[in-house]
Amino acid sequence: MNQGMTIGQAAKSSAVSAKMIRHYESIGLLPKAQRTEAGYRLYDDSDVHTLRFIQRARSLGFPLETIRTLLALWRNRRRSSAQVKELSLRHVAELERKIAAMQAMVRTLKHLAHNCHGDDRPECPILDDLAFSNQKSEVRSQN
Amino acid sequence: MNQGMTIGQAAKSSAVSAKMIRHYESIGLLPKAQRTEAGYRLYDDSDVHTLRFIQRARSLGFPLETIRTLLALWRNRRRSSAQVKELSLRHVAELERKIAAMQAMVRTLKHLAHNCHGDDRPECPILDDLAFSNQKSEVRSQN
DNA sequence: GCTTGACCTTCCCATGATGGGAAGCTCCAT
DNA sequence: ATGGAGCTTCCCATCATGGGAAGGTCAAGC
Repeated sequence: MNQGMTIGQAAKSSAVSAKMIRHYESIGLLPKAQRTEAGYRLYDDSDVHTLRFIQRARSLGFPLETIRTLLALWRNRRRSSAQVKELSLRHVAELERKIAAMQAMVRTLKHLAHNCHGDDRPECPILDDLAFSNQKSEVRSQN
Repeated sequence: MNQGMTIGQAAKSSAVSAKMIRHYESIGLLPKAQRTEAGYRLYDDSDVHTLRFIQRARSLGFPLETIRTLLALWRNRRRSSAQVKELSLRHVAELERKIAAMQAMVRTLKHLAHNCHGDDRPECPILDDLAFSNQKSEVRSQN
């Protein structure tokens, strides 16, 4: 399966679905694939290498637009590692921002749930919070 | 502004954009608003209360479909607090799942960035990881 | 040679929550 | 009466991904 595999084989080799490979091509993240006479896309090891790069970057949460830049840097022998590091640390900051936001939600929810009996009765501090969130309460001061 | 405010006023009172209020109505999260003869939507304090409930639930990260259920429970005098608590704790679990995934990304990225000089030279462990993620490395064993 | 099934193609639609913006109508103050 | 703010509906975009239809291709087995 070295030279000239179909999209299905490239998908298996790279852990990127055929659907996504086509999509990446359509948005110009990948160059247009070669085609057989019948119109089937053909991929070689170099293409699979690129796909794995994208797959790994996605698994680290990089958005496709950032991956576009990372790919360009990867291919550019005159890149500076500072650019790559900068992109990565910006991404880390973004992840940490989202993590912090979700942790705040978790903290509040756990607090509310802790005070909720969770039995057959209707009284529920969680609903009370949702219903009166505009008013002051100890719970809300958590955020 | 007690009875019969327009969507713009309801939006300000609830911190839910007019756009979203219309959207919530369109997906049946809110009942169809009353209308003036000219077709303008009209809202009262009760509607604003519901909107604030939704806004608060959204700020805690609940998806709209869960909020639909929470609203029904809120209105149901015969609810059990156990149902509410259950929904909340499921949501907490989901949040924690996402947090853990992002934390793993952050850990890996920080490790890679730590080993990257971040200077004018092209050598970059971050790109190396992305390019060879299919092979074994110390870094990858973090995940 | 022909059928069958797996694989490929393109195209459209859906997700989830939100916003932008156009075209056109309404309301109120000047 | 005019202007501007605010309302209406409708369409499109985001972001990454998948589902599925309709139709073409290829290889294996009969």
